[in-house]
Amino acid sequence: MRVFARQGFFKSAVSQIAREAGVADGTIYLYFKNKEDILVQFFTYKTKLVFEGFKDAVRAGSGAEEQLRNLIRRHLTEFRDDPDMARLYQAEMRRHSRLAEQEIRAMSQMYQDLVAEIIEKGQQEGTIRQDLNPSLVKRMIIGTLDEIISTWLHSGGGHDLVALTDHLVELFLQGIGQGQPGPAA
Amino acid sequence: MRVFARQGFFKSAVSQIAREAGVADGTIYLYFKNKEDILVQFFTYKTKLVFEGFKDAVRAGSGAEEQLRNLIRRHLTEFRDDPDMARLYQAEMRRHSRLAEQEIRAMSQMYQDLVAEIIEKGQQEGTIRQDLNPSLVKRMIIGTLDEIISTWLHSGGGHDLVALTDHLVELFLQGIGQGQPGPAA
Amino acid sequence: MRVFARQGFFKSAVSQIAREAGVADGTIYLYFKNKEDILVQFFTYKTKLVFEGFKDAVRAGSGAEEQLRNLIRRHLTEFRDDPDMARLYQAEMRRHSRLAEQEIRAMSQMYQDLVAEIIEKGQQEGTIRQDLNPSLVKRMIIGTLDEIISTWLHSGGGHDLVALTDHLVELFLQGIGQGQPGPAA
Amino acid sequence: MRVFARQGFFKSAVSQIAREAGVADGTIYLYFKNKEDILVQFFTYKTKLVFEGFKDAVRAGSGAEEQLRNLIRRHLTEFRDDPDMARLYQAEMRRHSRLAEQEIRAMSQMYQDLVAEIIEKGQQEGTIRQDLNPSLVKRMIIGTLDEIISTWLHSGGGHDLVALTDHLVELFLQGIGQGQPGPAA
DNA sequence: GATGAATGAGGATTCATTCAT
DNA sequence: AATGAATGAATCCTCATTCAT
Repeated sequence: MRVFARQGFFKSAVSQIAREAGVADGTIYLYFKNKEDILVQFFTYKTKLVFEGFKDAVRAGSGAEEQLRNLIRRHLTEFRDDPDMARLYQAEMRRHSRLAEQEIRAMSQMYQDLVAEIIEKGQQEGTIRQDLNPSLVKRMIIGTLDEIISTWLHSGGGHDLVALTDHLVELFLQGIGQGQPGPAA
Repeated sequence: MRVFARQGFFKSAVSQIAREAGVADGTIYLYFKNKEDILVQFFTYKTKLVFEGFKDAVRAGSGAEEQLRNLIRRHLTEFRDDPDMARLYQAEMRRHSRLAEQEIRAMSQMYQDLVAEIIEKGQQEGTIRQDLNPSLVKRMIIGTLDEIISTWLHSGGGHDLVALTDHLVELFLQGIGQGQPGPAA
Repeated sequence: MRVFARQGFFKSAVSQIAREAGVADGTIYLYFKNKEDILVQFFTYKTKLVFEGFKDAVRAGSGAEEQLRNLIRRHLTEFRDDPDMARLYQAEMRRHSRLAEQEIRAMSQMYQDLVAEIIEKGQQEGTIRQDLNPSLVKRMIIGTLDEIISTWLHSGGGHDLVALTDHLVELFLQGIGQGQPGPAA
Repeated sequence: MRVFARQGFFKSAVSQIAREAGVADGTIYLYFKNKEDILVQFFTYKTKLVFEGFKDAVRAGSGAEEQLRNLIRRHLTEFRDDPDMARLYQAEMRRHSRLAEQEIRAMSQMYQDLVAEIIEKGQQEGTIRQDLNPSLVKRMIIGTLDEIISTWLHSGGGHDLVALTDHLVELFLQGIGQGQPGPAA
């Protein structure tokens, strides 16, 4: 992963990966079908781990807002603590959609379920609006976080990623408008 | 671009591009320094065009909300009408950051300037909150749109991308919270 | 020639030569059959010139020793004054023997005739030994001069090439032996 | 080497070399950095071998004349027995001076040292003149031999190269002059 | 006669993958 | 199970040469 993350999938040689792993080139093929499979297996494995964490974080919150905050904090923390993975998700995930398609769909669905869970809870509490499209909200959250992580990676990891959590929660909840909530245009 | 968009940069052979363009392989190299330069020149050229359109769209709006709506509609329209470009932006832009770095920065800055312009106007009108970080708002908007376009591309362009405009404007302005506007979190 | 001399035949592009000559690429082919022909025509032309000079130099000498000295001085002068030609002769002549074969044979023969002329004269004068193989002597002279020019070129043209003339004449005439001339081993 | 010798460096394709060697194209690159490295490694390896032989030959002689004769005979024998190497030295050595520079210098120096050794010995014996420039003598010997080998190669290896040894030794020792030895010119 | 854009064959090099050990 | 030498298909790029203008 280190190799893929730093050089990109296509510029990485299998022999580099083998060297980094301390095994012979041929050994790779005892555990992976081919080069692409290395990436796919990683995504399958890592995604599961990460999402368990996301779920735990959400479940650990009592109110919708706290859940959202937990999810976002966890999301940012996870990527901050593993920049190689961050880079892989940003750069390689989209390209290898053909092969990793199933993984992506599953992951996307999991995220959406989490968001739906939060929204539902918030609607029950009365803290979240009724007229929301969970899928759209999910895409807003995930897209925003992705973009923020991307910027952070490009900046060389300068600022504190996790510190943005509260600003983001606030932005998502309140929006940018100064107006009375209610029926919009 | 068609070739790059459908196969990805690394899986595309220069001779494929030449064939698609109806010229000989060598002819490519009369106009492009190397394979990567084809992509870079395209980004340079296309980005300029697209951003002129974005600017016009924003300037055509009278109020901040209308401007935001115009920007988003234009953004979605542009990518819907040129799915090849959309795919390229989604899949290749991030990876070739080294070479296209300047372009990306310039583009990112332009977008941010547009958003800042809208925010400022809205703040003067009293329709946009005062306490906003323009860079964060920009990342939210661009990230959300990117994710939405990504989903749309992956779905095979099924639903109407541009029809999401109003929902997005509403979501950005109002947020997902059901609360009294004002200092939150 | 400048281009060939500095980069070598195979690393020189026809378009470079055209640029240096201030004409279009295609124009080259109005005057030369192909790339190799540029070299061949040059050798044909230049060799003739140079050998006329060699002949003149030899004829201008009255005794055999003076003739030899004149030949060598002229030879070294010619190459010192045109290092590009020198480099071409050293580096490209041997390789293109197939095509330039005729030229090389002619040139070699001319040189041999000059040397034979000198030897004959010296033998008549009694200053040159009788039992000499003119072809061998020619190869000694031309080989030595070539090697000396080669060394000079490699050294960056540091020392004065022509100043070696007298030492060489002396070396050729006297040999390195300290002995009584006559029947050797 | 066979391939390089027969076609020249630039006209030789790596795949030809691989075929001749009975391996796949890629295998070449497990042992050589690139095409040029094939030549350089050969020179490095072969030159060492050959010069060991030269040294042995010189050391095997007791008097200066015998040493000179041994050196020349060995030199001619070596090249006669390996015409491919001979062709390579004649045609490619000079051109690849950039890369093989170090080798050439080292070789040139070794040859010069050998010649200096012979001269010194002869001067002690009284068989070699005192006023000699070893570097010039070296260039005469090596240049003459090169030229003789060149002629031999061009003639298709017709006559017996090694048979020239005695004539050459005699020529070098006595010179072409019919005069009293001593200070000339 | 001169041009130079276009051509496309050719060749060096890389690297994922295999398989005998 | 592990190795790593060998493979050879794949591909970018160069450049001599042509020919319509």
